[in-house]
Amino acid sequence: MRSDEIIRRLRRSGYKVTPQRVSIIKTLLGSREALTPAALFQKVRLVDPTVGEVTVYRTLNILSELGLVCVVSTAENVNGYIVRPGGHHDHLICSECGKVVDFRNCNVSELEKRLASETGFVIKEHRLDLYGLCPQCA
Amino acid sequence: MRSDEIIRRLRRSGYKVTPQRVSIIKTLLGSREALTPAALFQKVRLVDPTVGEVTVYRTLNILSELGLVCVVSTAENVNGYIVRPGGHHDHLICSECGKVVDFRNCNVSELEKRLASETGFVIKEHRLDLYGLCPQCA
DNA sequence: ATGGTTGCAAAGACTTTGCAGGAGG
DNA sequence: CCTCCTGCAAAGTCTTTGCAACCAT
Repeated sequence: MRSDEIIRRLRRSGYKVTPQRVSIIKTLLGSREALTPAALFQKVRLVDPTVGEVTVYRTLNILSELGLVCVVSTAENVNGYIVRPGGHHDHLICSECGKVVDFRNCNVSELEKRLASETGFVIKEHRLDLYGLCPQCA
Repeated sequence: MRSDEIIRRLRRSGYKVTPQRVSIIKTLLGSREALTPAALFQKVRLVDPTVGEVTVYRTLNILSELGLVCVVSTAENVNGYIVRPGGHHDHLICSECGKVVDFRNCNVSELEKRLASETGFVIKEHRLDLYGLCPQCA
């Protein structure tokens, strides 16, 4: 998802488009990994020092309510936020150096079908993270 | 995973097996959904009123450190805990109510092989989260 | 103009830590 | 027995809320 799409959705839902919100959205989009509110605040602050931590929280809550962002659990039992992926969101992550490679063609549609019939869930999207060692670290 | 396995792992790691810890572990195992620390505390308390909330937190931290339990994000942006399924870490998550179902047989080993040869990564584990609507919310 | 927004400070919620008494191995 | 564990209370974090000034529309 691109920042202008998110901004349009905001405006369409009756929220005002302030420079602080734009900075927060762009920073979130610019990060590959999930950001905690505190981490996002620090990153935003480098670009736009007018943004306060409270506004980060408030903006994340709005984006979350609109379904534009989703919440994941980070390693330290803290909630992290990422922009909700368009189709999917599949990563190959090196446990040693932290490098992240994106890939498509994850081919879990068959699995999705099977689980849908077993559990009754309507499956809309997914996220697959594979962990291992990259060629340099192996 | 069964409670006696978890208890054995605890003892083997040098932790003592107290009735409070046993109650907490059994309650966590008895719940199909992820429990927040507060929810787990309430459930445990019904079975064993000697368990304090602080002990719930401490036990969850130990289980998490040993990798016996994993953390998921619940609907209200609060961390929930579930016992980690055997090998991997696969979830089916309702975007509406936040319910989490874990499953096995995710069958990504073929994909892992293909990616390994394409990227040179040595793949060790993975995490697959599927998002959708549960039968109640659909 | 005007209603939503912002930063600040304070309050509220969640989680961890210090301590004295108690229990597991 | 000795060490780790427990509950309680207090401290420490994380997140939300009240308020006056401010800005997008």
